[in-house]
Formats: sequence, structure tokens, C-alpha cells
Amino acid sequence: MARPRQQLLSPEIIADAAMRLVAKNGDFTIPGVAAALGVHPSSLYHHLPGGRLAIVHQMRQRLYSALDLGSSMDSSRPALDRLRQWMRAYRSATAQVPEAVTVLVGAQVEDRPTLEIYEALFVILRDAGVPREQRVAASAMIDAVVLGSAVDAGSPVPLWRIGAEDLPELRDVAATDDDERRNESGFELAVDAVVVAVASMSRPG
Amino acid sequence: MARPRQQLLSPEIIADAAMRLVAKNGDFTIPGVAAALGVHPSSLYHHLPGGRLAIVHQMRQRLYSALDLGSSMDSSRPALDRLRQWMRAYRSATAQVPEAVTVLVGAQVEDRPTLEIYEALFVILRDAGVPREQRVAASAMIDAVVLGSAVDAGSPVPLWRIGAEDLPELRDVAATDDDERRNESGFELAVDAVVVAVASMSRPG
DNA sequence: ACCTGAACACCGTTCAAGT
DNA sequence: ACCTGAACACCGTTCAAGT
Repeated sequence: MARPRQQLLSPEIIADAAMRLVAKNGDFTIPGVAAALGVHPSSLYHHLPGGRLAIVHQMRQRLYSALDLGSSMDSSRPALDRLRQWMRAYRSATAQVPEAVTVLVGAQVEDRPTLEIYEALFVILRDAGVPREQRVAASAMIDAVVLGSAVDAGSPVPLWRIGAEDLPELRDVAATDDDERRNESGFELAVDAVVVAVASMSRPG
Repeated sequence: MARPRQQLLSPEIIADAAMRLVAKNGDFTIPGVAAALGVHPSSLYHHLPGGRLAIVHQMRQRLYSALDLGSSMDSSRPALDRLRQWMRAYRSATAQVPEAVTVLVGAQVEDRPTLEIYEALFVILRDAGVPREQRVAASAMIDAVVLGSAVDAGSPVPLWRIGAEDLPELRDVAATDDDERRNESGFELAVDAVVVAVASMSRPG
């Protein structure tokens, strides 16, 4: 019984189980993943010796390896159009499991698929004419918008909890916040804003 | 010895100790806070019965009660100017302890000082002419930019960890990312972008 | 009222042992 | 090679007991 005839685990199986737990509960635990897979917690370390952190890395890799950058890499197209497409693709992949953002941001990016996504972004920023020294700042802004929007897409819980207090505008807005298209339209507005900002950073070259 | 002559604890003392740990380590634990104050973990529950979550709420309250919204509430000034000022003030307060953002976003906002900050934002958005249905989306975008920038201000650790891989643009940019003013200038660009976006959401009225 | 100290149900990780 | 099972050092929380 110590070694089953058929292999029970793999990095992919573990990461997928963890992702399901994150989608359901907003987080995952080692015992939780093990229980979901019908094994003991210590078994996981045989496939992902890095422990919890390695599981997070594997989760991110799984999530973003499916991302299709499409023609955002086509250097014959206008850079700002490619930037729009990059943002939509990255957000769309992230918003599949919005609950994962909180878990993922806790760890450095070091898997190949995700690094390639950022490489693509920096190529786009270069082609857009953004000076080298400003590219990281631009990417930080873009990251904030994309990940922020993805998180918002999955937060039905109101951000604010108002008691019996005289905060009329906040109360008013919190009450009417049931628009289905709110997140989508908010993101498109943010994309427009980012494109304007990036264009303003650009210099001829 | 069970009851000292002088009171050792209070919600403020506990929150401040927790904040110091967050600033130093990026997080806090109940035993850690208790040890820093020279008491037992169970003692904290007498002052903050809500446990860990109550400590987080108290931390946010302490952090933002010092925030001065200044003339961003002066309705005679242009709304977009007030928005700029609001963003700078909120970011400045947050960037004092950038490590706290990760801890704070895990809990709903329900303390008076922070709710008042958001109330002020929604007054500004209303005065700017943003339709009611779009105000939450706008605030989500603004939140993402402000908090994202504050987090970035305190992350000396590079977001990316590149091995021996052919990612030239990313490597190039990561290597030259030691500009002191990077975060500041990145934030100001983002503020410009947000103002443009909010202006584009506005309708006469 | 305020803090102690023991207790409980957890968590992540290690490691010798089994097949 | 793959999984078990016991062990360890943690964490957050509760509660009776002391002064």
C-alpha cells in the first residue's frame, strides 16, 4: 500500500488540485491538497520538493501557459494596439481564477511561460518608444490595472462595510453596484487610460 | 504577577506593535506581537476580542487616521485637481508602510477613518460628473493604481527572477532598474492617466 | 478588569520506513 | 521511485484560573 501500481501524483495534478481549492476557498493548504488527492501531505514533497512555494510557482505556470499572446507579438502592427491586446489577454487569463491573484502575488515570477509574457510586454513598450528607464514604471502601472481589474472581477463581496454612519455618497454607490458590465467597462476605461499614459511617455525613436 | 499595576496593553499599542512587525517582516503573528510586548498571546484577546482580524482593522485605522485630505474636500476647486490631491495623499499614507498593503487588502474596510477617505473619493467622482453606475469601477481603477504604486514603492526585490534564458528585453530592463525616482515618476504618470480616464467618463451635469 | 498558563485544532516540513 | 506515518516547530483561539 505504500506504493500504488498506478502513479497518483505529478506536479500538474498537485497544482490543479491547489487551484481548485483556491477558486473555491480563496486559498489552499498542504493538508487540503493532499486530502483532495487522497494522499498524505508528505507525499507532495516527492514531486514538488520546494513545498508550498513550488506549488504556487506551478500554479502560475499552469494558469499562464494557456495564454495566447496572438498577434500582440506581430511587430508590423502598431505598438499601442498590441499593448491593448496584451492587457486583454493577460487579464482574461487571470480573471479565470481571480482568487488566485492574492496567492500568486506573494511569490516571485520565475517560470518560463510567465516570464515570456513580461518579455513580450517589454518588447511592446520598447516598440512604443518608451525610454528604457521608464519601462519598469510603466509595467508596474499596467500590472496594477490588469491584476486589480482581475481581482475586482471576482469579488462579489463589497469592499466596504458600512454601519449606521453618515456617508451618503459611499452608501449610495455601494447600493447600486450590481451592474453586470461594471467590471468589463471599468477595465476598458483603464486600458484607454494606460494607452494614453504610455503614449505620453514615448519619444520618437 | 497576573495583573500588573500599570496597564500593559491597549488596542493602539497592539496595532502599533503589529505594524512594526509588518514593516520589518512583511507580516505579523499573534505570538510575535505578544512577544514584542512582553505578554502572552492570550492577553491580546482581552483588548481586541476579534483576534487577528481585529488587529488588522485597528492597524488600518491607525495608518489612515493620520491622513489629511486637505483641500481635496474644497468643493470650490476643480474636481480633477482634488482627485490628484486625493490620490497623492492616499498613496503617501500607504507608502509609509508598503508591506502593510498585502496584509490590509485581506480584510474589508469597516473603520471610520478609512470609510471617510472613500466617501471623499466618491464625492469627488460625483463632482467630476462621473455617472453613478461607473463610480465603483472608477474607484477600483484608482485603488489599483494607488495601492499598486505604494506596493511597488516598497519592493526592492525584483518582481522577476530570470535564469539563464533568452529574454533580452526583460533582462535589459531588470538590470537598469535602479532609478531612485522610478516609482515617483511612474506614479505621476499613472495619476495623469487616471485623470484622463475619469474625465472621459464624465458627462455634463 | 487584566493577564497567565494550559489546552485544542490546525499548519508546513522533515525523515526514516515500507514496497 | 513513490507513498506512508510519525514527528517537530509552529500558528490562531479558547477558557478556567489567578490577582
